Amino acid sequence: MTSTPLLARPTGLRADSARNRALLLECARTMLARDPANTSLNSLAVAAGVGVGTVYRHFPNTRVLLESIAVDAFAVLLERIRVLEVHSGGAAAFEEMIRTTFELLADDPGLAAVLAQPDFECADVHDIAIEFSGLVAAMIASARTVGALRPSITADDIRRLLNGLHTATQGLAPARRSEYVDVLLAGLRPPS
Amino acid sequence: MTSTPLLARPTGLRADSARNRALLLECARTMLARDPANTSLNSLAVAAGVGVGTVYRHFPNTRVLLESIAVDAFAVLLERIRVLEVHSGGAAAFEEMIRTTFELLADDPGLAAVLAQPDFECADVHDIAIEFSGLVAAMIASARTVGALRPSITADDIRRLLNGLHTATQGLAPARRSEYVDVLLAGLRPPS
DNA sequence: ACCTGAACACCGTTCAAGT
DNA sequence: ACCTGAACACCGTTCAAGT
Repeated sequence: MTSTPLLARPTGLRADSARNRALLLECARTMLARDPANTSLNSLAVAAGVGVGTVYRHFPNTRVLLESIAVDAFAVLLERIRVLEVHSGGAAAFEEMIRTTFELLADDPGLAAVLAQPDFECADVHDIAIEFSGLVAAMIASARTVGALRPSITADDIRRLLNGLHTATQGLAPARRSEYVDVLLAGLRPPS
Repeated sequence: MTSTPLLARPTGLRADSARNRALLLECARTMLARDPANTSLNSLAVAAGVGVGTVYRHFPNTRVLLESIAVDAFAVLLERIRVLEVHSGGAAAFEEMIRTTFELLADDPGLAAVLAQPDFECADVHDIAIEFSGLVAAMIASARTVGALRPSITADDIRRLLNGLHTATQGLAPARRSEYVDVLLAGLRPPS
């Protein structure tokens, strides 16, 4: 009874299955970009020209679809954060982490969903999330040591605040958005 | 052709209509408190024991229902802000306004919806919103004069930030929530 | 293995028919 | 003037039947 774990990026699919999967993901991305409100699993099936059951075979629910869309961006984000931790110092790395995450967040609708609710359906996304929050925790600790961060802030607080900032800046011009990040970063420094 | 405007709190209803309205609002409040995800206009009709059409007669869509639920809390909020502006000074009044709004926001699901999207269906809620944002703008101006606020912040920014903070603190203990407000307030002060 | 599409429960919304 | 409930389009989800 070796039950295969749910993966955002599964391997060893039959050729037609893999083709359908890729087609569905591409359709979903364009639909989410065009009209996110009307992006349903049923309408996705129609748009892709496959049966509803095929959509549900690949993505048992909307959450899995979003995680599958997000996994690439999430992996990129993780890699950038890793680089930051090595190259920059404590406080600077932390700030760059916030900015980078926020920027990728605004570009990927799946990533926003992933960050909004930390209960992951796909094993690989879960793994990335664990490693991500570990890195964030390390950056927090290091920034705190330098006295550049409020002592009570945790990695989950950062996740929540980034998510909140994302909803706050919905539909705002990029230039204006970066100012909101400035507000957050200033607020995170320890009170004098 | 004097078309009656849509009101969150209409007057001159027939006795049975007014009774139904009150019943629906009470049912909706308890349903939203118990299980917000499953609070639909159809299930509200069932819970209240009236036809679906009756619900739609009183509340043409979910937004109107939420505004109708929010109008009382919104009026209370407006009154408190008015008092603040008179009694406190510029910077203090601004900070108290943020705290007060945020607290009422957490207690009223309707108010959160109202703040999330500033396109109002009910005339009276619209009026309150206009006056509210006017007062906020005045407080902003006054706090800015004292040098206690970032110059670029507008009343709409405050609305967005409060909304974002609300989603960020979803499901958090009240004590922890107030710390998020501290972060926001610190971030809103002008960078040194 | 994988795909199809009918089917069911549910939701938002409308409207003819009633009092 | 207001209420009722059938009805329609849509969405999430399941599953028997096919290849």
